Amino acid sequence: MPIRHLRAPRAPRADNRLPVVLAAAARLFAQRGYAATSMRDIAQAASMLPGSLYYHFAAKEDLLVAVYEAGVREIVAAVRAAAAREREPWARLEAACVAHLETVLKRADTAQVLIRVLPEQVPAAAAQLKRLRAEYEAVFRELVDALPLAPGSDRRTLRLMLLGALNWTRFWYREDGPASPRSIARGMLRLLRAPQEAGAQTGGPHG
Amino acid sequence: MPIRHLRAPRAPRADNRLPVVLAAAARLFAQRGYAATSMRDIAQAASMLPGSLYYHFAAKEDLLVAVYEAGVREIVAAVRAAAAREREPWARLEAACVAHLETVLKRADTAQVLIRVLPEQVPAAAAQLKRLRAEYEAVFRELVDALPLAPGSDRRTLRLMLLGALNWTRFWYREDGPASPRSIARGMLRLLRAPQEAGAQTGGPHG
DNA sequence: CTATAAAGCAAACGATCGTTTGTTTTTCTC
DNA sequence: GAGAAAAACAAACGATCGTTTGCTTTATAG
Repeated sequence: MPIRHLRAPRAPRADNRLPVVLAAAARLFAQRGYAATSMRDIAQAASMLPGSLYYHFAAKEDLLVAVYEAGVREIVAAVRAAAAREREPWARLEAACVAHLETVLKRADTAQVLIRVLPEQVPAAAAQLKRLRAEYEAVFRELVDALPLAPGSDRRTLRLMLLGALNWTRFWYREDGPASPRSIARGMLRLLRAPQEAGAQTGGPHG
Repeated sequence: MPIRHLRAPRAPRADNRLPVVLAAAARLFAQRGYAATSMRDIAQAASMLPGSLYYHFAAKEDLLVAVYEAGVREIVAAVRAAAAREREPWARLEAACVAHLETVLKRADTAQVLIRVLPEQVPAAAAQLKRLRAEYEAVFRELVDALPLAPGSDRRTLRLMLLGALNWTRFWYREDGPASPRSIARGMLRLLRAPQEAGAQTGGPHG
């Protein structure tokens, strides 16, 4: 008979409020950022007391890491699914970019945290956050590596440039503006494929 | 005789330490960000007491705005000077991008604050910070508008994509890495001019 | 030389932060 | 239904934050 009676771990309870906590934290982190969101804010949004959060997470940073992990799962799933619907490499990359922007610019709190809160803003968790980000960017590495480019092309710069441009949209994108996440992603891809002959199709004559 | 004796404003003193304060704040804001830098940190770096800072600035945000203004002056001057050395529009844009990256990725604390601290991180000063950023981005608008592109080309997306990609380099650039700020900027410009025939010149066969 | 304003010192205030500790309630297991 | 573990409550602690207030030092103008 094994020593089973020394510890009796039990499954989480049905009324576990951890999902509520994660959702509340994701929304606040996405809207206000990490530093500007207090544990008291999160607790209130989850209808709990501040101290109760520490039953689920030992520290504020751990809560952020948990949200980050969920965000990576969410956006990886969305981007992979979008790319899988296409066959041609450029079309696959475009679909991935569209999915990326739509996930990140619209109301997807959890995934939004990935570009709202940057690793270096939380030194204590920076290593973990960077690892999670890299996990996501690996998807784009695959897609860019599959592009039919001339031998010796600078795929690394292409990937970094594209991801940078996509992530930066957060600072100028307007929901009520003329360009949708889809049209923005397509416009960028068009510039990368054939900049010179990029004709008028997206927006008006001026920008 | 005008009423001159009622107020006798005097010029700043020769031992004014405001430049020291600005330099200290710039370095700390650039390295740690806004929220992670306390007024006490800045005071200590400037060899002053915390309260003394409030003789120069009414609030922490005002200190940030002052650093931002200096940063805009600095990077605008650097980019304009670089572009002025070239004649051809694409060469001018490339020179500007090189200057941008070199200013921002190397040890130019003041200008670095522009991409380290983002407007929304400081809601109380967001409006002013955005205005200052726009002032700088207007330089790139001029340069992009001067490019010889096909009629109806999406210059707006080109500009936003380029600035986004440049600003995002801060998150993956390594001083000890193989790519210099100059080579990064040139690599990006090459991709935008003729992506398909972008041959091997920047880095090795893998990235 | 003297007054005056610039600049900084010294010391604290109130607020908020992340977190801890001890206790209580609630669900699940046997 | 009794015991145990999960989960949350209740209340605070210590630290740090931006900032204020009153006083002192010091360079400068007349």
